[in-house]
Amino acid sequence: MIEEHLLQSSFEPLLKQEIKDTGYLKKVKKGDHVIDPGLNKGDIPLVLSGILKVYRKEATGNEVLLYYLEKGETCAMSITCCLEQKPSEVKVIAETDVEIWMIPSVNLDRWVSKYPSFRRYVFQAYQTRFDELMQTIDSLVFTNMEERLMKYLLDTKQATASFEVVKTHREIANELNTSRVVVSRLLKKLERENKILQRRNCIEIL
DNA sequence: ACATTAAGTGATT
DNA sequence: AATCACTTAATGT
Repeated sequence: MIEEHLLQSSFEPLLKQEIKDTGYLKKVKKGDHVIDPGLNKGDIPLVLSGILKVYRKEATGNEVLLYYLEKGETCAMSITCCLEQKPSEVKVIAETDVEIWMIPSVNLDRWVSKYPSFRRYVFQAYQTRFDELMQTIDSLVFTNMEERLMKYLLDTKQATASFEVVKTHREIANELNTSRVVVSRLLKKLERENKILQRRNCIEIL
């Protein structure tokens, strides 16, 4: 199961062997927490199947959805946390049932210096997230809810490989850390612009 | 039929 | 964009 994923990767044979030998499979049910803010037990997740949601959690309890993690991806946040031995500032929850290959963080330092392919993998994970975060910041600075909503819908579509987003306005509002009323209004607007189609508990992206 | 939950809307800050 | 107050629509029991 981990084998087939490693086959598709560009990792060196030796690294593939190490990942196989030192990692372990973790199955997580939909809705379960994978990583919580605060103490970090220190293993790096590599997503084999399913979708994970990564949240930024603020001290006062507010939280915002940062991005989704899909098959083949890893959490850039938890990698730094492990390298720096810092507690994580993010919360990771399973959006669907998920299978993860957990890689003990003890190996990270060595792998990054020993294997060019691993180094590239880590940097690329960062690059991707960094670009994402830049976009998010743009929207935040200009308090552009509509942009964030649209991006959220498209991200969800991408992650679930479906044109149907099966969520209530309330749930969406929580993920974007805004109020339900605002989400309702904006969705109504998007519907009038024929960008989406609404049914109860479900939004179809056109 | 009634209660509950989701979604729509005007007015106000 | 957020909050309040209220309405309407859809669903569950």
